[in-house]
Amino acid sequence: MHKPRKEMIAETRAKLIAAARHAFGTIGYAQASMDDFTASAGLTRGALYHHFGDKKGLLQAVIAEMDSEMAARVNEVASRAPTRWQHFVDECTTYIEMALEPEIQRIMFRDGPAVLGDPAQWPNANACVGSMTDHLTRLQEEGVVVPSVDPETAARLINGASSQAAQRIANSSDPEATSKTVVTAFKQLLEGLLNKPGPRPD
Amino acid sequence: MHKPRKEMIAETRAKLIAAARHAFGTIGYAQASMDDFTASAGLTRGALYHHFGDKKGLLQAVIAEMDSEMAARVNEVASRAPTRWQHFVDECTTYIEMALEPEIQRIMFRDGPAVLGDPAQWPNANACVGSMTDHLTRLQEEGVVVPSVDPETAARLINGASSQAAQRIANSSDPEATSKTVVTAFKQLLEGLLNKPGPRPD
DNA sequence: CTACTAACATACGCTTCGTATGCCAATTGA
DNA sequence: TCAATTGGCATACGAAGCGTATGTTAGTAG
Repeated sequence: MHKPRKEMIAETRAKLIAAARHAFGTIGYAQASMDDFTASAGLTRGALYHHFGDKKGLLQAVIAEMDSEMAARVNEVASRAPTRWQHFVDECTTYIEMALEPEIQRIMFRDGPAVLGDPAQWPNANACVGSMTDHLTRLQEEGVVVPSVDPETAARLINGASSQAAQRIANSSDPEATSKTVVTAFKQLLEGLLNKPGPRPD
Repeated sequence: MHKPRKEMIAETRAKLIAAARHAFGTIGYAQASMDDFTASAGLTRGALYHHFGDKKGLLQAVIAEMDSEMAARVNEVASRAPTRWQHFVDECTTYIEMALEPEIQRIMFRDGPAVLGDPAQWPNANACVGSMTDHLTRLQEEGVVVPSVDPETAARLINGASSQAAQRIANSSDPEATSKTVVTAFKQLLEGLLNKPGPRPD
């Protein structure tokens, strides 16, 4: 008795995604040979084209998987914070920490945008920004954040700053020290969103 | 009587860079066939490999050219501004405006990083950030900007936010309206750098 | 039990890149 | 002025890599 059909298929898809994710994350999308990484999964390009259409389709699947993982991690960490503003700040710093990982940096911030275009237009990959937008909206309603900014816009801008922050830390010769410097500057920028600069909630 | 040798060579290089810049900026680096765009310049890949080593080398040359152009434009616009802080803000908004152009967006912010890695590590392409860093340093000395942030770090973070800002505007269905929303949020973030939030110099 | 469908593999042609080689014009030195 | 040499650029060739078209096999439905 063999395994059920559905399971075999899901397993094949998962193996392809995992192999591609590893190849994309290490040598990069353009340098990753489909023949090579499908073979490393014990398959051929035939399976890839059947399930994902083409190389870009597989990249989309990889990105969707990584995005949901990232969103889960962000929500998990940020859920324990005293104030909502702190919650939001934790969300951002967690995002920066994740962006330090080479695989995420390469696939989500480098090759992904180059191959698929503006991340804001990706179908299943905006969970993190969505979460940040929600928190900013709440903070605005509570009067913590200035009412003049559009939450999603602010979330996107912060996202861009975060990715630069991560790159700066990742490429530093002294990541520990650089991390402190970068996070300090980053938090200072965030304070521009606060309504009253006097009593900060930290 | 022919033109001097040196001129012919410089012309060849310029034609290759121009053709590549157009191809990279429209269809993208990966899709740009070296045979095609060298032919459009009346040359072959032989000239390309002779002058630039490989496709990446040509991209580097294109980026160096664009970077110096961008720096010149930024300095030109920002040089007329009443206060130094305004000067800095103008620099940023000019940067965003430039980032709206598809060619700049594609080459400098998408394909460039994907092919050549972290822009902060590029040899001849940091003029804009350098200028912003200088102004932040001055502003800090004058007490306008909080002393706790590292100028170059702040400049990089703002750079990241700027690129996101431009993308958001560029991909909007109503660029005019989106532009206002985005610039508002962007300026708000910048105010996080100000020392005293009460008397703003605008 | 038969026929059909879906999951994959194999095979082929096309495009593209990089290198090796060749040619020609321009400079150099006498 | 005339070799000799250098350097700018084209041509030719081989090696990948991608996408498609075509099998082949194993489940599945009637």
